[in-house]
Amino acid sequence: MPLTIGEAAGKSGCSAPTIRYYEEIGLLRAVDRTLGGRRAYSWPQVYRLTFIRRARDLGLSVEQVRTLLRISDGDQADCGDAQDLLATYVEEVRRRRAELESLENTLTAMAQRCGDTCANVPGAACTVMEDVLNARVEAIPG
Amino acid sequence: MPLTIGEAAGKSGCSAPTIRYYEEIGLLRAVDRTLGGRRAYSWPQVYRLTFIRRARDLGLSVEQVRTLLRISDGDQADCGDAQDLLATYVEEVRRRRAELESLENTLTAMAQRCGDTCANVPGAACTVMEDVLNARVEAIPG
DNA sequence: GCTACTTCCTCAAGCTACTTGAGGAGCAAG
DNA sequence: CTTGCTCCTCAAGTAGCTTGAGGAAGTAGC
Repeated sequence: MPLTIGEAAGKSGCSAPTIRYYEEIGLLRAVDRTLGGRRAYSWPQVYRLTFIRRARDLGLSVEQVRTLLRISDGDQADCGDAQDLLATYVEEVRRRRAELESLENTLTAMAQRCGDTCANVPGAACTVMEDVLNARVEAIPG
Repeated sequence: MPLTIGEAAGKSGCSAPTIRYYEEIGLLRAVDRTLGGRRAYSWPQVYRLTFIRRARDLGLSVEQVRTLLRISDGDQADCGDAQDLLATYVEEVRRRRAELESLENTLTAMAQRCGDTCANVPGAACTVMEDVLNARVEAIPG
């Protein structure tokens, strides 16, 4: 009852090429093949793919996911390491969210000023151009 | 008094290779060269680079910046278009921020549960692994 | 057994927005 | 004239996949 790559894709939420890619970069060990050379997936492998998908959707990098998988695989690491990784990542998310918040305010103010003072003037005279040129913002990472 | 690419980089906040790249993709027209073949920048070109840098730091895509520049260059477009672009982008930012907010909550809850119930258990038994596998989240774009 | 159709295979290139590196030349100071 | 810095071009690398080409395997119907 092994699953084809298409079925594994359907169950896990990863696309078939993505699954092959994960195999290539070593997130998933090379799976068994049928006589004809097609990949055959077991359920635990599908769960692993699902885990990867969810963790990626949470925004974790492939390398962070790799670390979590190593921890989960029991290679000399324990729970504390998973918690540390998560804590670091929460900090990252908090910082990015704060940046987006300030960005939203900046942008809203720009749009406001344009709405208040521009009346379909030629683009070059629009306050947006001026405001962007004078904007002082941190680059938004990722 | 033209500026070298290094000086233009210093003033605009773009790196020299990035400036060459912007020229290559057409955000900046090919600039004059010295007899020796080196790029020579005028101040308006440096302002343009600064505009690009700021807009990129605001998180606008290169294509969005290109659009703004076209508007600013006065090619048949006016202020309303700049405002529309901004409005669309503000929506995008708002959505991403909301996603990050919900993500932060999810992650915090995961870390909390691990801290409450795991005591340096082997990785595979850690609640984080379980929680990630069961997480239902939207992929965080960008 | 044959045909049609779908799914799969591998390998290569493309995407965004740059950065990094190789190998060589211009240019100013001592 | 040599040292050392900046600059030049061209190519490849980064993340995390997606898309496409060209061909083979598997399955359903006749």
